[in-house]
Amino acid sequence: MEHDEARERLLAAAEALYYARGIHAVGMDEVRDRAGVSLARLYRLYPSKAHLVAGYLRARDARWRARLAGWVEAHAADAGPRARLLAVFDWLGRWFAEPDYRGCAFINAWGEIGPADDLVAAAVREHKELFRDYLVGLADGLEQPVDVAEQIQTLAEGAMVTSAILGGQAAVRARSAAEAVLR
Amino acid sequence: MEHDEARERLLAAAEALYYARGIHAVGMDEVRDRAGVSLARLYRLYPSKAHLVAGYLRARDARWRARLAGWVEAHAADAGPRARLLAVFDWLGRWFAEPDYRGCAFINAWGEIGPADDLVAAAVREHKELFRDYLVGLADGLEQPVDVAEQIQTLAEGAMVTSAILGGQAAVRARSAAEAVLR
DNA sequence: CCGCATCGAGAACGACCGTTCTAGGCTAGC
DNA sequence: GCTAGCCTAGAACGGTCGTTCTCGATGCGG
Repeated sequence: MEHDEARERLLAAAEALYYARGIHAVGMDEVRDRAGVSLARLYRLYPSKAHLVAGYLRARDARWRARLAGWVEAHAADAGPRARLLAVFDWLGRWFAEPDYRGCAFINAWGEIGPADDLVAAAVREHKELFRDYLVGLADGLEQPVDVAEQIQTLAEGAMVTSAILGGQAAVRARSAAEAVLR
Repeated sequence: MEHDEARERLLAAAEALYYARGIHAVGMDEVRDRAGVSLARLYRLYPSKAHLVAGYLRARDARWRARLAGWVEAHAADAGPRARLLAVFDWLGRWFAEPDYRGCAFINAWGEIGPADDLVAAAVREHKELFRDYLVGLADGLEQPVDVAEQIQTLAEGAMVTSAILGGQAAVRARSAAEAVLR
């Protein structure tokens, strides 16, 4: 087995288990079993659980933002900034409706570990900053793109939380609020 | 020591420790030490850690909503629904600026435990529902109080998350967005 | 003053977790 | 074919956590 293949298998296993059940509820043995990788190799690739968790978060960040950007590209590529930003909430609605939706992995990780571990905290902060930067890019052309993007982000984060805890049509409500912000 | 006094001391200790450091990072022994209560009595009052956590969340919910309502009462009592709802964000800004602000205890608890424990999940959901109901009450007089209140809640939840992870003036941005929603 | 029930302090227990170690097997070069 | 080096599976270790147990102290009725 190649080193990169083992790394991919570990990240896939970590993502499936950590996102579904939480980080502290999943032990290293379980990740190793699912990935089919020896414990020694796991610790050679990720010298501690914090490293593995940070790797999981970074991998998920990349895939999450790629999925979001792909959707917006496909549905509002040549639209104006307002339509592009509203498309974000359409994608959120589809995400929330997935059967294995468990909220935002980064908000959850923050709640579990928070600033107690620097590696994990940095990965969470980076993800939220990159999300913000992406929204700022979508807002390009508006009068105050940064302010608008940060308000849109606040709505998106709130929708993720509300949808996870209370369910319901959180994305639709957030989209309505976003329309007001963008008017 | 009275039973009720022991209960109060336990809840105060649990709140201080759990909110500051997270739930799974604080053991029962530490709660017992800070509360000055015997372990036997702790388990007589709360037959498991989940019960204690749920008790902590319910106590915090009551105090949190009372503080919020007190502020709104004091600063926008006889104002209209728009001013009352905006006052919520002024209070959030003051809360976020407290030195020991660690985000929303309920969002954090959801991220840590989530639906894995029914007692905790129910306490979290109930808090968010009560917050929603309070906002619906503040929105009384608007055309669509429920829709507006839920959009305001989305902004508030997003502000709590963003403020905890990224810092900055999340409450101010959320307030600006709320002004747009309420226009 | 004695017997009894209650209670508190902390030891003890079993489970689990992150991490390291060990023993055995496979591979490759000579 | 043999040996040296790497890999794996899984045992082992130290620590921690939630929970229970032990045991001695204390208060009280007779």
